Parts: sequence; structure tokens; C-alpha cells
Amino acid sequence: MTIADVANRANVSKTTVSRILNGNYAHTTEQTRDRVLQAIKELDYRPNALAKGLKSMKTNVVGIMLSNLKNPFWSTVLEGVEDTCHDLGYNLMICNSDEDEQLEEEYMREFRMRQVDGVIINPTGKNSPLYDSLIMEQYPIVFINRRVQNENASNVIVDNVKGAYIAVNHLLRYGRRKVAICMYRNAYVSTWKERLEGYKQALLANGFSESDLIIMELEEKADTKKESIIRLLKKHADIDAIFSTNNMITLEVIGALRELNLQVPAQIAVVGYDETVWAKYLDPPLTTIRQPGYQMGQRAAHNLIEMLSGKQRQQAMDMLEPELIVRASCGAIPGDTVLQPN
Amino acid sequence: MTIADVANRANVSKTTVSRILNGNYAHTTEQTRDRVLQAIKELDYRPNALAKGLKSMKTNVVGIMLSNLKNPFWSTVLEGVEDTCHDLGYNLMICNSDEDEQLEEEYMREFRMRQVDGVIINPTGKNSPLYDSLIMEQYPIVFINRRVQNENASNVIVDNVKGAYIAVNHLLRYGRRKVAICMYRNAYVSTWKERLEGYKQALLANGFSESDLIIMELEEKADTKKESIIRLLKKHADIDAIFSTNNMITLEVIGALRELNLQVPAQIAVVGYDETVWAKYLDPPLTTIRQPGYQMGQRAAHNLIEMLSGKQRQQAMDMLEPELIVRASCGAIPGDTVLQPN
DNA sequence: AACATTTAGTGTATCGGTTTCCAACAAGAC
DNA sequence: GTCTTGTTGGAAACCGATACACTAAATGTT
Repeated sequence: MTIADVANRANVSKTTVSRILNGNYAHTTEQTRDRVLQAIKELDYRPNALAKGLKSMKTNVVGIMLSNLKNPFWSTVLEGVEDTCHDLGYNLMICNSDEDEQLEEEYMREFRMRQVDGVIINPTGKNSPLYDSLIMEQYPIVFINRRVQNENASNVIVDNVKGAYIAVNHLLRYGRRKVAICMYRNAYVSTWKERLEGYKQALLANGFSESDLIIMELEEKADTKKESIIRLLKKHADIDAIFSTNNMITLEVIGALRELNLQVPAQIAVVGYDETVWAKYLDPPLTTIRQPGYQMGQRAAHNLIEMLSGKQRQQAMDMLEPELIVRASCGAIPGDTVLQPN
Repeated sequence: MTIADVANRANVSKTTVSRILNGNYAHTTEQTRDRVLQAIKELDYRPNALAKGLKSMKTNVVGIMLSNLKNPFWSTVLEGVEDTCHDLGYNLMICNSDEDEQLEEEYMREFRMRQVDGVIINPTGKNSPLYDSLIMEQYPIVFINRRVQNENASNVIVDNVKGAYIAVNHLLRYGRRKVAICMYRNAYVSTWKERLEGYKQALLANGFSESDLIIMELEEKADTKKESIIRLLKKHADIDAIFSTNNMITLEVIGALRELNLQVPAQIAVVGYDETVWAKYLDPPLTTIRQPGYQMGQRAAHNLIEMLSGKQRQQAMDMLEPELIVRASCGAIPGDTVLQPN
């Protein structure tokens, strides 16, 4: 079942069918148009996207590469990306680098062999030369969630410095004096650096000094995160608050606190990064920093596709706003208004 | 940069290059092979997958269609699918029917236009003629999570009757006498029917009768699920346990119980379907039925790809085992051994 | 030495579309 | 009546691979 079959049935040439399929009515009368559309319907003709893409150099497929598919945070982002792609006539190819720079390169290669029109990527952060060369050759790419330091990169991120700042500032405003940050040991990823920076800024802005920073670092790949946290909690026995920098860490922190029988928020207050469906049902309900995941996905897909149609320049830096959601775990009054820095 | 360029550079024909690229060394000496591989490397040649797919009628892409991308349950399944696809040399295309039968058809059409080798689908359940016709024409398709009633269908599912049975049986064994089931009102989806069936079987097996069934039905798309649950809880004021049939419903149930100030498990015990990362951190820690999501994804991808290589017959019914994870919310001793029906 | 067989490699059609260039014909200009 | 212009449509090249049908040379057989 090819375009030739349709052409035969309608007694026209392939050219004419192709024109009509693509809405190019310049060279056809309404009658031939009807004949062709009729034939298409009768034969239930489905164009072969491979052939089309091969000749036209455009597949209408975009790729998305995540670095940790397992984290439910991405469900929401993915939904935003998929919805937008569908609305704009694109299909989506997905892969998972699993924070592995080798895999990231390999998948990028596969995307390009498949002639994907562009890709959205949450970079591992470990492949700067790769990112740079892609940008240099103007390959359509949008970095999401994690920033890539290249002045010609297109990024869609959430303001991590601000998110961390409002979290920690909130804790300090409600009287906490020994606030620790709990994060992954990872030198490559912008999000961690920025959340650490926001934590630091909040402390300094509230009259604390560098020596008051309490940094609890975890191995990202380890299965023993909770044990590490317990160890760190024993080491820093005087802390009265924890700012936890992602949803997975937060769960482990809660587990550790429970195991040590430390009361939240009475003894230790907790603010977690990433609002989730379950945050409000935890014990106690968790104060979080909400990141607009769906919107981030939408924006990334939108920007990429604009870029493809040449409407938008390559370079862009979309910074979305995080939001503090106050619940009981931080020891403040739920319903309190959101605090802004400065 | 095409295969012709490589051929020129290595002073051989396209055919030879093609053979070497595909590991078909039958008609080449080691010397020419080296020359060609050298040329490939020097030119950083990347084969065009579109052209390859067009001619060879095989794309090495599989599609996955979910019906609710937003539910974090699918993160795990997706990871299993993606890992397996990657291991077996396939890429993955993803879409989201959002429980909409129109969209489901549309996406299916798109998959086929893109010459996807096969698809894994969590069906909306509303398109039986579509499923039947796909199966009839031997289109490679694996149904996941939800069963499609067609003797030639290939399904990968979890034993929902059993899952529900062990959940409810557990509640009854620990003395609950008024056990309600909380589920979506949806006539199309096998999972709901089967979980209801398991609930019923457990009651009957424990000496209860049809009249003891307490079914709390929710509108799936409504934003007011919690309110509905509260209304239903007031209506059935005498229940002492709730079996909640998916992770999202469970969260709403917990919210409703909290709002009504009903103590879990003292007044009402809860068992939820779907083990999640957060279940053990809820208040109280939640007893759940674990579904092997990653394994389900693995199996589905594996079966589909076997089917593509002709190694496996079309028909198949892979039934995975659910598992009871006992925590505090059901009122039984955590660490209790898993109960088996009969 | 003559012929058959095996090995190494090539030429070209093909997959199913798009696109460029050209043809046929009608209408309008002079 | 010829020339120009505009409209409708088709023939064929092309995108970049694969695969079939071949050939040329080397090797084996008697």
C-alpha cells in the first residue's frame, strides 16, 4: 500500500497525491483533490514516515534523554513534553542515560542516526565536549533541569539558587540555627551546585558565616543512603533542621530520623526539594519546594520545536520559578505565605 | 556523509561497505575490511537509520503506549522496558493515550506510519475492535498490565485477582469484618474487574456473603476524589478496613481518613495496591501489594522482541506474582509472613 | 591443460516518498 | 492568428541504505 497505489486508483500521478497529502493545493482542482482523497480513504492509505523523512530530511520526531528515569519527578516533566509534542505534530523517542556519560554519548549517536529533528536532554554534566560540539554545529538541543555552561546553549531550568534560598531562609526565619544541607556528592551537576549556593546565601544573609555550613554528602549510587544519613546525623548531633535537596534523599532522611527517634519538627525541622503527590501525606506533612515539572517539559518541547522551525534563535535561558509549600515538617504555621528572598 | 563516501574512500563498492557494517564478513578479506573500517572511522560515518529501515523493512524501534503517564508507577515499568530494549538493540518511542480511546487509535496509527517494529500497550480497554484487528493481522503487540480478552493476544500482567485476594484475606485474618474496596468506576479495564473479583473471592472464602461487599466507586477523572471518599466513608460509617486499588486512590483515602480524624489502623485498617517508594514513610507506614513493575516492563519488551525475531509465537499470557508487604496500616504485625490464598 | 567450484567483490534495482523541471492546454493581449 | 501568461498535471531524479544477480580471479579436480 503505497502512494503509487493511491495514484493508480485515482488516475493521477504520484506527484499529485503527494501534493494533496501535504496540503499543497496549488496545482490541483477540487475534483482531482476529491478523487484522490476518496482513493486514500478507500485504501486506508498510511504514508510511510521513513520514506518521507528520508527524502525531506525531517522526521517530526524529537528525542528526550533523561538521566534517571526511575525518579518519579520525571513522570510529570515527560507528560508536559509529550503533550506539547503531540499538539505540535511530533512524536517522542525516549532514553535513559542513568547518569552514565558513555551511555549518554551512545544514545546521542543513536538519536542522530535516526535523524531525530532535535533533542531535549537532562545532561549527566560529564560530557562538556559533547555538549559544546553539538551546540557548535547548531544541532537543535534543549537542556532541561540542569544548566549547561555555554553561552549559546538553550536551557530550561528552575531557579535552584532561589529554591534553596527560600527553603533555608524559611527555616531560619522560624528560629532554626543549625541548618544542614543533605545532597549528593557530585561535582558535575549544576542543580547541586546551585542548591548549595542558595543554602549558603541564605545562611550568610541571615548573619551566619561560612563556618556555619553543615554539608551532609551522600553517594548517589549507593544503596546505603539511609545508613550514611544516620552516620552523618550522629556526627552532627546538634543540628535542628535539614534542607534535603531532592525527593529521593528526603525519603531517606525521613527514614533515618524515624530510626533515630528524632521528632519532626520538634527536634529537627525538614524542608525537601521537589513537591510530590505524596508529600502532604507523610508524617508529618512535608514542607517542600515545588518545581513546575509539567511546565518545564512544556517549555522545553516548545522551545525546541520553535528552534526547529527557525522561529527562535539557538540561545535561550528559560528560568522557571520554584515555590515554597509550607506544611508541618518545617515547624512553621501551614498556610503561611510564601517567603521571598530579600 | 553517506555509505557512498565511505565506499569511495576505501575504494570498494557500497555493497561491500554495507556488508561490513552489518557484520556480514562472508565476502570480504581482512584487508578490505580494515580499509573500510578505517574509512568509517576517519569520516566519522553514521549510517542513516531511515534509509536502512526503508529498505530493510525493520527499524529496530518499538513503541510504548501508556494510558496515564502521570502515575509514577509507570516510571519503573518504563525503566524495565527501556533497559531491555537498549540491551537488545532497540530504541523506544513513547506516547500517552491518557485513557482516551481516540488518542489511542491516533497514536497507534502514528506508530504504524513510522514503521515501528512492534508496540507495547497498556490499553484503555475501550477499543476492542482495534485490538482484535491488530491481533488478527498479526501485528506485533504486547498488552501490558491490563489484559485483552482475545485468545491470540500476548499479555504481560500481574495476577490481580490474587493480589486483591491476599490483601483482603490479610485484613480478614487480622479480624476486620467490614472491609470496603475503593476503586474507579470503569467498566473497560481488566485490572479493576479482577481486583474486585479478588476482593469478592476473599470475602466469600472467609464465610462472608455477597451482601457483605462494600464497594466505594470513584470517578477517575474527577478532581474531587477525596471529597467523594469522605462522602462514602460517612455513608458507610461502620467499615473497619479499606482495600484501596491503586496508589493514587490510596493517597486520597489517607487524606480523607485524616480529615475525618479516623485512626489508622485503630479504627480503620488500610491496604493499598501498588508498592511505592513512599509507602513505608507514610503515617502509619502503609501495607501494600507490590507489583513487579520493572520486571513487567522487562518481560513485555523481551516478549515483544522475541516475537519480532519469530522465536516466540504470538499468543502468550505472562502472569507475574504480586506480593503482600506488611507494614503498620493494616493493623497486623510488621514482618509477618506473606499470606497465600487457600 | 581443461573444466568445475569457490571466493571476493561489483552494478543496479529497489524501498516509498518529495521535488525539480517540463508539457499541455486555456485564456488574454495585441 | 500568434505570443504571452497562468493553470493543472506528470516524468524522472533523488534521499541513503540493502540485496539480488552477476563477474573475475583463484583454487581444486582429473
